[in-house]
Amino acid sequence: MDIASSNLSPEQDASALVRKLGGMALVSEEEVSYLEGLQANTLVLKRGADFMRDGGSISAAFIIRSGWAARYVLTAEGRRQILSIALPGDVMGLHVNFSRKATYSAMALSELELAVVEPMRILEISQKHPLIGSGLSWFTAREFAILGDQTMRLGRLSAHQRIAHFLAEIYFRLSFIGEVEDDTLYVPMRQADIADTLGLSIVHTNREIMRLRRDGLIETAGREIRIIDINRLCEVGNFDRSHLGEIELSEPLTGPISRENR
Amino acid sequence: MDIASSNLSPEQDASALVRKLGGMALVSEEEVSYLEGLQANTLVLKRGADFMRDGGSISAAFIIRSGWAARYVLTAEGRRQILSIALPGDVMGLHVNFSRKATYSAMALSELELAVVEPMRILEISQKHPLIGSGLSWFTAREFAILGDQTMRLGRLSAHQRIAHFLAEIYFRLSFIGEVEDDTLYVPMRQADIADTLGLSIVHTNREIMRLRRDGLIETAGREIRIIDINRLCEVGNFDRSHLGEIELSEPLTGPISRENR
DNA sequence: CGGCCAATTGATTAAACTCAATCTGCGTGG
DNA sequence: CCACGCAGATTGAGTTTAATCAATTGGCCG
Repeated sequence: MDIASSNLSPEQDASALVRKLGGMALVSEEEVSYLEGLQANTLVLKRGADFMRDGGSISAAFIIRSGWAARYVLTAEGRRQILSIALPGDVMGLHVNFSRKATYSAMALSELELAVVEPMRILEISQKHPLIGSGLSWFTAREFAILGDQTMRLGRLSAHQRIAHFLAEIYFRLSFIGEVEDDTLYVPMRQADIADTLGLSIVHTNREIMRLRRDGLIETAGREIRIIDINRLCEVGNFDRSHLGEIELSEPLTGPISRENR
Repeated sequence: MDIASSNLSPEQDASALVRKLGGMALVSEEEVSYLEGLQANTLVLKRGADFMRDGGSISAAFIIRSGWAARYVLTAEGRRQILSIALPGDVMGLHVNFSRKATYSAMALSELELAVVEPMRILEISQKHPLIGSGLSWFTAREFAILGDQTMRLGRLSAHQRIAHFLAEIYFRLSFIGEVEDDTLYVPMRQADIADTLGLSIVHTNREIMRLRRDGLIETAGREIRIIDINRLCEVGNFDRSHLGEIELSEPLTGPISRENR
């Protein structure tokens, strides 16, 4: 696999993980360098490559450095359901120490740069850097909220609403890690991937995306999607911003996450 | 609320939580008494009562002592989607320390006995009893797997398959805590609750349940459901037993969960 | 017995799927 | 530089699944 040219995400000084954690609580320089060190061992995958297999043993946790990934399962009939999308800064397999077998597969939705983290190091984190450990727990809670939203989407929203809701989610998650510019998102997913995320057929997904375009909610150009009216998109899709915890993020959490000095 | 006569679960010596953890790893007597002490502060709710509100602040974690509960969300149109079902021994709100606001509501699906646990005590657990702390982490991983299954069910299974899959899940989860006798389950959910769990209308849910009966897969009598052919049910519903971790449970997990002596 | 909740049934409509082409942009080999 | 091939997007037509609306039935309790 060629490691060169992974210009999928705006390469800034800090890794996506640091940007994400930094948005949630104050992180010291020492913690930053610890986090960067954690991501030393990297792996680059091509779009379509699997890196976790449902039923297989889990050997490591993965931090997304750049690109998009998907957790998914296959039905006996061979239909794919994408459970959730992992974006830069997300961590997959935090439960590596507590569960022998993976309960889902994972694949790259774009060229993907992963940091591979030894299970033992995950256990260390809470010992050495409680704040970061709390951050990871917060990630877990957030993942749970995202998966809950996904469930609501599939169970009780129409195709039209599902797509609006999904795009709103992606919009806010990308915003949070600084990957939205001028309301425009780079979305590497194909319509087939979106269909498998939203439990729809490709044809119907296509028709409903076109409707969002006709209705002036979004605009597409190649792999880019411009969100013309995020408020209307949230309204159409019934999107609840508070589930992603946007509001709380400016102020650090109290309790175990708070920090006395600095 | 009357506390008497909560004969929803077979009252044994050990609480459901202890039975569940005991099925996963060896638990010492000291740990058992700690776990029982944790559940000292109880609360009894009537069917239909809410005890967590989407968007509200989370004040405590809850351990289900007996009865069934549901996590759910409401859409703007007022439609309900049940995200997952909590059975005796399950813990809700473990993320209480890491997330300010609840991202779902919770309600009693039957008469429900809850233990109310202070957030601070949740933090203590891993300190005082690492094995139990690991158990809770395992619970989290399992919840995640269950919610993943729910997502697959809603996204890629037909109504018929969804119901079969759901019943299979309930069957194994109840078996695990010793609440299945003679392949018969006490299911307090109404068809309306099942519909809201599986993203279906009540009418269609009813028709497909009747089909499972006609096909000889299940039998119902009042609130009891007898699973006539669990293998066929799993087959029809595409149910993957390994996601609940049944297989690993007889042997204690290695790593942080393992125990040297006793 | 009346009333209510829940389950069941019938008839019709609507949403989404499937099958089958066609179109389009893009990269590649000649 | 262009024809070809391919992946992905789009369109059309017909079918299926599940939703909706509207009763009706059955059991249980006061």
